[in-house]
Amino acid sequence: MTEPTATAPKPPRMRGNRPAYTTETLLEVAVTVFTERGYDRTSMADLATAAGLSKSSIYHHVQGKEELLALALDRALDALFAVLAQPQATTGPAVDRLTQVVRRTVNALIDELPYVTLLLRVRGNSPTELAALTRRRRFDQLVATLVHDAQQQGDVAAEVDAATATRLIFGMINSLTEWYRPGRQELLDLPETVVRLVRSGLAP
Amino acid sequence: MTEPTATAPKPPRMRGNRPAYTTETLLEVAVTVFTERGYDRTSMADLATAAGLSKSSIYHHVQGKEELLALALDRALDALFAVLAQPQATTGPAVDRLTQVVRRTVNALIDELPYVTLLLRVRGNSPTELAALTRRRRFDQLVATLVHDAQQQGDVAAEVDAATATRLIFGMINSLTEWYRPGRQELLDLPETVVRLVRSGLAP
DNA sequence: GTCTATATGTTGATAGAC
DNA sequence: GTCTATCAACATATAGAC
Repeated sequence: MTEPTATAPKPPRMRGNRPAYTTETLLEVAVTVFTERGYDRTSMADLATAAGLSKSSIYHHVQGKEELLALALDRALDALFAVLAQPQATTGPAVDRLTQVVRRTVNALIDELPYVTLLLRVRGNSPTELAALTRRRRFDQLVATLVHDAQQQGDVAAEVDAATATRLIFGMINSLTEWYRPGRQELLDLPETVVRLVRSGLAP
Repeated sequence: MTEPTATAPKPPRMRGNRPAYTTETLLEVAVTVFTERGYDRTSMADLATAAGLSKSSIYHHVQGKEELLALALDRALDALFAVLAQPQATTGPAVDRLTQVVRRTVNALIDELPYVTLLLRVRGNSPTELAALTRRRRFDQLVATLVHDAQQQGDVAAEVDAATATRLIFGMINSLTEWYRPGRQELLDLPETVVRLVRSGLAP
């Protein structure tokens, strides 16, 4: 698209025949390291080592450490809002839509694990983190509305506070980032287990 | 006890008539700051400012920043294990014991909020943190046994994996540290709400 | 696009006076 | 028990050569 010629655009290659980094591929490395070591504990030197680059080369792709964080948090939040935007989340009884949202959120969390993990560890210590928390709160509010609607329709216990139940349910879902590791729990059908616990708890 | 005389032992007072710090009172300040700013982001200068002390005075009470963390984590874990040690957790049908453990864990978490919050944010980045995580895992395992027993007795759905259900339930409970603030949700009877969700989910 | 070298600030911790 | 003064180590970020 950018080249009107017939030849395929050759990505530039560095020493050792390694393709040069793009912001996207660098982000992938950064998020992994951030999630493993924690954002605060990760120095630009750590990132450089993990990427096989020098510190200053990283500054060619991003303005600084915090921009990498911002990019990662946006990606996680985009994945969450995509769950609410899907057709199944907008039609039918509220309790069914809620079930779909729970199921798909678990899947989104598994698909974008390192990004969402990072998002859930953010505590609002910078404008970047505060913006992410605000956007995340908006997501929670939309789901709380769903719980509330399901209550009005008699499909969810009227005894519980909708906002509290939403927080507890997402506490449950989000805890996946604490213990889920790809290739370990695949046999358990986690989305269905979570849906079951949300809808009927441990009851036989 | 330490003084056989009739005069009450006078705690030493510093300028401004402030009582001198003990390790315990200093810990209280430290944990609050750790929880607010995050352990990593908190510098000894931050602690000193919050305590109204100089940096080096803190080193009179503890060996360093990490010892404050270790003391705080031990306190949180002691509170959790106290829940399992109580009589109601050792007799009767497993499902009833589990319910008691859930209820009391929520209460312990509320009572020792800053300490438990700190514990739940620890990721194992130092020997101190690793030791805390190991002890915490032991707690989880004991509860998982309870879930498993309740399953055997037919009081918990056999379809769910006991270890997974335990993780999800504690994910729910532990999420309290993310949003519970004293003096805000007291009217909701959180322990009962959590017990209800654990036992029967959102079902009416 | 990547490098080496370096500027500039902050960190956890210590020494020694009062 | 608390202070002031000081340190080496490490942090983020920049400058300029290739």
